[in-house]
Amino acid sequence: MPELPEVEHLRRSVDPWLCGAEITAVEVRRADVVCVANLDARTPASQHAPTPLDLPQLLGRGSSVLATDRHGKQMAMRLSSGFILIVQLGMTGTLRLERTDQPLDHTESKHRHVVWTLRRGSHAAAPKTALQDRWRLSFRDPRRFGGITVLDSNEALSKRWSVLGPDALSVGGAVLAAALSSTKRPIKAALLDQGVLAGIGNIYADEALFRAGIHPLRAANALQRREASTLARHIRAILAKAVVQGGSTLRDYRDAFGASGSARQSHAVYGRGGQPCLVCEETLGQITVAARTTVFCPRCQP
DNA sequence: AACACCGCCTGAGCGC
DNA sequence: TGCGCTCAGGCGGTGT
Repeated sequence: MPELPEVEHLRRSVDPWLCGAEITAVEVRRADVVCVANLDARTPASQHAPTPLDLPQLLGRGSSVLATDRHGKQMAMRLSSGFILIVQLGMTGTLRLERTDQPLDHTESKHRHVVWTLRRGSHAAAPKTALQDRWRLSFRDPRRFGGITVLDSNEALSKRWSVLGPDALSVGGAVLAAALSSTKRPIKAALLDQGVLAGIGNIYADEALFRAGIHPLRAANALQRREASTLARHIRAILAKAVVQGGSTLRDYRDAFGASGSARQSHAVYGRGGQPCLVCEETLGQITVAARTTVFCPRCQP
């Protein structure tokens, strides 16, 4: 269950290998994980699609990667063609970097839906070791809740990200308070809404509320300014720590090189319903909020 | 307009 | 050992 930390950790690990690299080939094994936005509207009806879209070209074949970016759980790859690829990991998505001479494990390959072949460009930032001059980037997603979206411009990206709330990794108290003031839903539901705050999923919502001592059913717009600041501080701290640890929230999370997270994240409440609170030993309660399992301490989160 | 809820999809974990 | 069941949940679409 990748949340912001997994996405950011992944972005940081692939960025040096992607920036400046040329995409020599793109293999689309499952076209239905690719969404092409905005392009159809620009195509005159007379030219409309007896010819299927050239997905490999749209996904970067023949161009190079200029930069990577992220907002919330969405990662972007800016291409020299002007197209921008949005990578969403969904529940089970990952990116994997490998040498091209490394055989693809059959089981692993089963859910590789898009495979990019990359070559070191003249301005490549990647270290001159390990992967040599050619490498392969795979988007793997067994459950297919994630996907790749092709955007045709910076404007399209700005528009897409403008509907998201502020990025949770750097959200300040005042900004969070403002975002929460717009809804009377339970605070837990608001935190999960990417339009309110971008990047928080079920795990970190519960963990942040626990540390801030806020009950998950409190109305979002009823939080005191001070509580919003405390919550924002805990959100930033939890996420920043998890980014460094390699987004170890997922039991079998692997970074882009297949290495497991360095230190298993210890969760104070997530997945611990019915067990004693680590602070006060009260039995942790478990309820459903916004159709998500929610664990909290009745005593620490009044 | 704001919000609730459905359903997509597969692997892990469990009981029998 | 192995089968079948349940659960997990991000997010877009639809209903209230």
